[in-house]
Amino acid sequence: MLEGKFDEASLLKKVIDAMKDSVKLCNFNCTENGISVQAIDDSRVLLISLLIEAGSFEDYRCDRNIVLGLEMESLNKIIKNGNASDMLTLVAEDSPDALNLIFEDKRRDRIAEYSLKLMDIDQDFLKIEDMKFDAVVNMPSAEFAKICRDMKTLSESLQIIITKDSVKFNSEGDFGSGSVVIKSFTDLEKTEESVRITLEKPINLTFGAKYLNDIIKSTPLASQVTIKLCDKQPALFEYQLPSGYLRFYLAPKFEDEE
Amino acid sequence: MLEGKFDEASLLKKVIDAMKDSVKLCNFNCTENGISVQAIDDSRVLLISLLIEAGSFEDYRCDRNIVLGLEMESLNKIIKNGNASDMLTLVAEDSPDALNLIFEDKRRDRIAEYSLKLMDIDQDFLKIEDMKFDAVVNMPSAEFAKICRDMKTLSESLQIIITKDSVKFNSEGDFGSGSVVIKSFTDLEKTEESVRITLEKPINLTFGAKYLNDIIKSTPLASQVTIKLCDKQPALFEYQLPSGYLRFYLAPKFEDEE
DNA sequence: AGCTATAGCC
DNA sequence: GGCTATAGCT
Repeated sequence: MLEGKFDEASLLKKVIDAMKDSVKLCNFNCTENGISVQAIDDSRVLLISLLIEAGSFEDYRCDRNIVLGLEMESLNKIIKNGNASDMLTLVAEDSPDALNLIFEDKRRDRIAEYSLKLMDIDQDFLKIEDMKFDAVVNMPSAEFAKICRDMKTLSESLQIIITKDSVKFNSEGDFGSGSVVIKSFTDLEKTEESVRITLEKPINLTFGAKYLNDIIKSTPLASQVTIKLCDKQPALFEYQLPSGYLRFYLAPKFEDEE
Repeated sequence: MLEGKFDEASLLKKVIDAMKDSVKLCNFNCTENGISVQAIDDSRVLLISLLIEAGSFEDYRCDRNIVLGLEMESLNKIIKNGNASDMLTLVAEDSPDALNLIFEDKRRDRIAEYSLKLMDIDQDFLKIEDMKFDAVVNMPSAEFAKICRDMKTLSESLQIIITKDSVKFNSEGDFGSGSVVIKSFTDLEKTEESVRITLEKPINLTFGAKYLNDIIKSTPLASQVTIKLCDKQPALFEYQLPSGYLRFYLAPKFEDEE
């Protein structure tokens, strides 16, 4: 049996918001350590890895491993009904045919209870190898989101060039081009505004703007995003949860398709 | 001659907003006591009863009974033009071919005057019997609206089950089901947040979500809604005006059509 | 009242 | 699939 209680429904709300535009159906794997998802987006380009550790919950127990096959759009409908500040409890039997979601108003006697039918989703469990990266950028997630949105107006590709102490986002379009350069920056009072660049080798990679646009749906989850890159390898975009993460792996475009 | 002056145009604005999606054309009956409407919505399911008593006006006079056949969409266009805080005067001759609407800014000399052509609408005056009800629920109108919207994402039917001190709104859909339970609750400081349940017999009725969605357009009119129910009878949903009301009568679905 | 999210339209 | 119009939320 799974029973996980979030102090605030908003955490799961943001997670689903971040994933629902990339993937329609996916398996949520529940174990004693928490809930995890590995999925490939519907266009088969973006790899998504979610981990909500038990520590993200107010209370959490899961006696046996359970796989919950969820339709993201239906789940989203239900989650939107709950108030963001409601307590949210997820409940599933050991061999469930439904996931129960219980929203409780903290102030008074109002309980909303939903049951979502589960799907049998044929989806291999993806093993994601630990990778080594040549460059790591930590920056404000909202700033990264704005850069991606801005550059997308110019071109379908976004080039990321990292040198010793700066990151350049570059976009070459038909009617013009644009670039944004940000430098390492430490704000001791507002650490969430800082930019940190850790570099072993310079990086020059190009990504599909469309997929970055999906990735930045995660912005409300965390004030910072961590971008890890390595030449000719998928880049990792990571948003930290209070206890866990939401990660996206995106392969760069190769020269002949840029 | 009719001459009715609202201190604020917003009252009529909200009334028209609440009705315009249900009924395209309707007769406004003006008498010395005020203005009233009895209409059936375009799908012939929902009965609408409006009463704006003379007391809702700053000044009101109506020497003879006048019927104003109004096209709601045109009226709405005109009313949207006026500022919500403007004073609004309705003027009509004894045998009018138009309704005049005069908006006056309170602070400065700005007068907007509109004339709306009347329609000859063939519509029987409906006599609505006083009914006896087994259960009466008073609750915040915004909360009722949210429940109706939320449940509508799951199913086309909404079941209302009332027991001694709680109301359960229940919805059974294809991909899942949901319910919201609220209990009697008195907030002495914010009385508009209170929930009051008066019960003679338990209630279990099902309504078409589509019509409830029309009814909740009235939410801005009043902080509370009163729902009166009786087995196998149309339910009454009432929003109080400062002096008068907007009421909707909706027949429950019967078992064979649920 | 302004902003954001959604639903219908092109 | 993107955009525009509408409606809900802060």
